[in-house]
Amino acid sequence: MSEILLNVHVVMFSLREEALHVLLTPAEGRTWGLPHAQVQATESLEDAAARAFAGQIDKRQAHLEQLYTYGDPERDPRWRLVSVVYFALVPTNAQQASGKMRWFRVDKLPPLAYDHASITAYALRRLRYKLEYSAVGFQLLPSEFTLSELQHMYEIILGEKLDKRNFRRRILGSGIIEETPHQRGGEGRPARLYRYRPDAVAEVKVRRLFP
Amino acid sequence: MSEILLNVHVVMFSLREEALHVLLTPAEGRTWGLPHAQVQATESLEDAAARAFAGQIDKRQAHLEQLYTYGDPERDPRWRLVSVVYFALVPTNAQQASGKMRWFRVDKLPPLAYDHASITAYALRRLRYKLEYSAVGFQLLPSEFTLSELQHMYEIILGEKLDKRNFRRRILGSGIIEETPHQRGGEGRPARLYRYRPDAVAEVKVRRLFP
DNA sequence: AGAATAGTGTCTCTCAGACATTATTTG
DNA sequence: CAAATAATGTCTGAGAGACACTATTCT
Repeated sequence: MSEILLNVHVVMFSLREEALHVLLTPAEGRTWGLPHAQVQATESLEDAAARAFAGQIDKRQAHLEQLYTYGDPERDPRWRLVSVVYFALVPTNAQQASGKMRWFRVDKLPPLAYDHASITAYALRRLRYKLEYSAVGFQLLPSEFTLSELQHMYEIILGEKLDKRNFRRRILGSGIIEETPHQRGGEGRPARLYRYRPDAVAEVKVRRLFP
Repeated sequence: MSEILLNVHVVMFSLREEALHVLLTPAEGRTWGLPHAQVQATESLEDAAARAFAGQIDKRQAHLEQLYTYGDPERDPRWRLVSVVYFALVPTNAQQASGKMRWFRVDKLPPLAYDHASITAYALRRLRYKLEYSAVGFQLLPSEFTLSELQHMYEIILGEKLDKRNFRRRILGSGIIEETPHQRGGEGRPARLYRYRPDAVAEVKVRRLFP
């Protein structure tokens, strides 16, 4: 299809300074946009997505997942552009190189180019939704974390306070995390560190809606 | 991207003769494949998807939803083919033209070309999953239906028997359907007809898994 | 009247949600 | 010993799941 341009775009999320952030790159004029790459004939879509943020984030630390493909003929005034959009989560402590890209709080985004604002909004909606019924959230945390950190992560993304005792009862009862022998010290009583168990059934059964 | 071919494929489901069926079209050799179309520079992806089954099914009767984009360089030995795959549901009584395409029971599929078997399997998994937490199932039924027909649809797709009283209690309690003044006669006591209420909150809250 | 299908109510048990105090460490 | 954070248990109410009989129509 000589007249159709095929790109990938990436909506990358990370927790920084107690808030959810998105990685953006400078775009036309004073606007910002999602990191992107043109798909090469010999690479997979996922490899293209990894190229979009190469030099900024180590791809081995990123959890990548396909989000949606945008292909409306009106979305870019210059070309017929079809974009496969990926959704990425990186842990708080992920290594980061310097460059033109910057992290922005999702509640304080700069003006975004083209349809990137609606794509970002959709990705955020999906992140919140997936957080509730899958175990993706752990991709935003370092490999060992305290229960308070885990609860905090949920609270930031879902935007609501959770009850500490109920939270612990449910998260431990689900078997999705396990204790490590380590503790994290600091001010106050040290907290036990836990780790995520990828082998645990992440396909937990959700209560059905209708039948 | 002159070397990349952009297609759409459609996995279309319908209930026929008490079983879930998929629409297939003859492919290379003795195999069958998913209906497809090449994306034109001026049409939307969804329009291209509708073209894929034009002449067979009236597109106004089909519920179309984007499923996933497949773009592995190895998936077609002849070209670098990227396919945006749509998922379609049509009601049992949808008009159907004649042509080369045929309906096959999902549990008795013929040999499928390329990666179409895994795409179909994924679409089926998604259909079962979505059926449990959204209202898509109604797209497989005519606009008015009895509670027995509705329950039957769920049983066929989920592959398990459901309790009649619990089913009615929950489905009516959810407010997702409403009575019509009509009845359907036949053998035995006539049944009241219901209709789907698209305005009812289909975004019903699912019980959270973790937090 | 018999066959076929539609329609209806109760009990139990699990689990979500609300809620406050004690334990351990550091400065 | 004061400040800070971690860790822990109980009660109540809602709803999922199991279960069997009556009602209406047709032939």
